[in-house]
Amino acid sequence: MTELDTRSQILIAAEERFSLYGYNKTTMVEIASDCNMSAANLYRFFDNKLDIGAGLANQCLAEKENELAVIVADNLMTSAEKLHAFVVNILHYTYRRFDVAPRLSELIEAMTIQRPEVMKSHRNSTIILLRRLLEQSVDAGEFEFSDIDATAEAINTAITVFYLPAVMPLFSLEEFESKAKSVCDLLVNGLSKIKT
Amino acid sequence: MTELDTRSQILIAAEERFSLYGYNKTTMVEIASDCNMSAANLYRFFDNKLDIGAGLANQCLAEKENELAVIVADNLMTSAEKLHAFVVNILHYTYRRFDVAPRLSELIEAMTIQRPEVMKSHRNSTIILLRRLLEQSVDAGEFEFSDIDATAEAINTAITVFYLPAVMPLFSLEEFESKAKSVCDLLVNGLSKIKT
DNA sequence: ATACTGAATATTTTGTTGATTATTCACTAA
DNA sequence: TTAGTGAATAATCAACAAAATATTCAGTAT
Repeated sequence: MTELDTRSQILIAAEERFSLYGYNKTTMVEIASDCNMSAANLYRFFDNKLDIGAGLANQCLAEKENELAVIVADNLMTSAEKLHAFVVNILHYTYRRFDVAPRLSELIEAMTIQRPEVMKSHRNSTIILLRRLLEQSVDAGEFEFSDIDATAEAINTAITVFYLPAVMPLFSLEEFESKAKSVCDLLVNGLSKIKT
Repeated sequence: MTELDTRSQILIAAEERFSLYGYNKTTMVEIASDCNMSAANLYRFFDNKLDIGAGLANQCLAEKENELAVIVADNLMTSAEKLHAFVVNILHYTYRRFDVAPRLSELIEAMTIQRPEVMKSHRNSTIILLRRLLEQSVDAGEFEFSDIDATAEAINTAITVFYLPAVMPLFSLEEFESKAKSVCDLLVNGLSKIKT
């Protein structure tokens, strides 16, 4: 078995455990024995448990980014609709994580605290996607703005609430959806060439 | 001494203790002895320690609301400037709480978790202030929008990041100030009659 | 060398117990 | 009746030991 295979075998075992029992309750010995190896051997492929978690988190977040990329790439929606779909997608992901999938949430939480770069990089990817959405909106003659990077950043900042699981208990999903709608409307109003 | 006097005497003692040693480290016996009474007697005026905290938190948050009200009432700034000052004020308050005044922060944190109504009510007051700001902007012929309540809500949602101490460690104050600026610009753009 | 292990060590978590603190209550003083 | 208390009880916290777990390392097999 090649080194790469072993790495991904470990990641697969870890994913199974993490999503079933959570990051904290999963031990290195368990992951190792799922792979029919000793715990010590895991350290030949990953520096530590946190790195296994980071590998997995990157995978999860990449999937999320892909969903967002699909929305951005869509060519039936208007830019306004895309932005709204974008925000709602983020909201639903966050809500689900706090509500129905708290196990995987534990992993993200551990990363937020102990591997902030993982989240930073996801944040960056998201901003790049927003930037692409903005580019396309200009091409389509729908939005206009002066500084595309500042604008993408600002949109991301304005929708940060929808990223935060900690805020989810404060309102129902319906309430959040309505908030997402009205924030998007406000943003779109500021971005649109023609005011509605 | 009237009942009201005793109540406020207790609150004053509690404020002193809470801001010096924090909510958790302050005991009922300490507050009581500062007031030259027994701990048991505190319970004739407050149902429990949390209620003393809530009384104080309400006071703190009311002060913050007053600062915001001053900004809204100002008649030298444009509406755009007011909105920006409003957001920056919130940001600075939040940043200070996490950075230099963690003692009082402890109280707010306890309230957020154990007395969410206190924070909800502050949120409401803030939205009412935003609503007033919007009203005035219409009178001044600066902003226009369809639904004032939805708009006030949406603005509040878009600036929620700046309320959250938990997010503060992620960026420097300067970075947050720049974010506040660009979010405000974006919002103002959407609200203004004349696009900039 | 490469892939791996068992056993040793270091770090974290868990569990327990005593001490502190919040809260209640039966009672006293004016 | 109103303002208050001390003592009892209940809930929470802190400290420390024990157990579990992560990580390292010296060594084995191929």
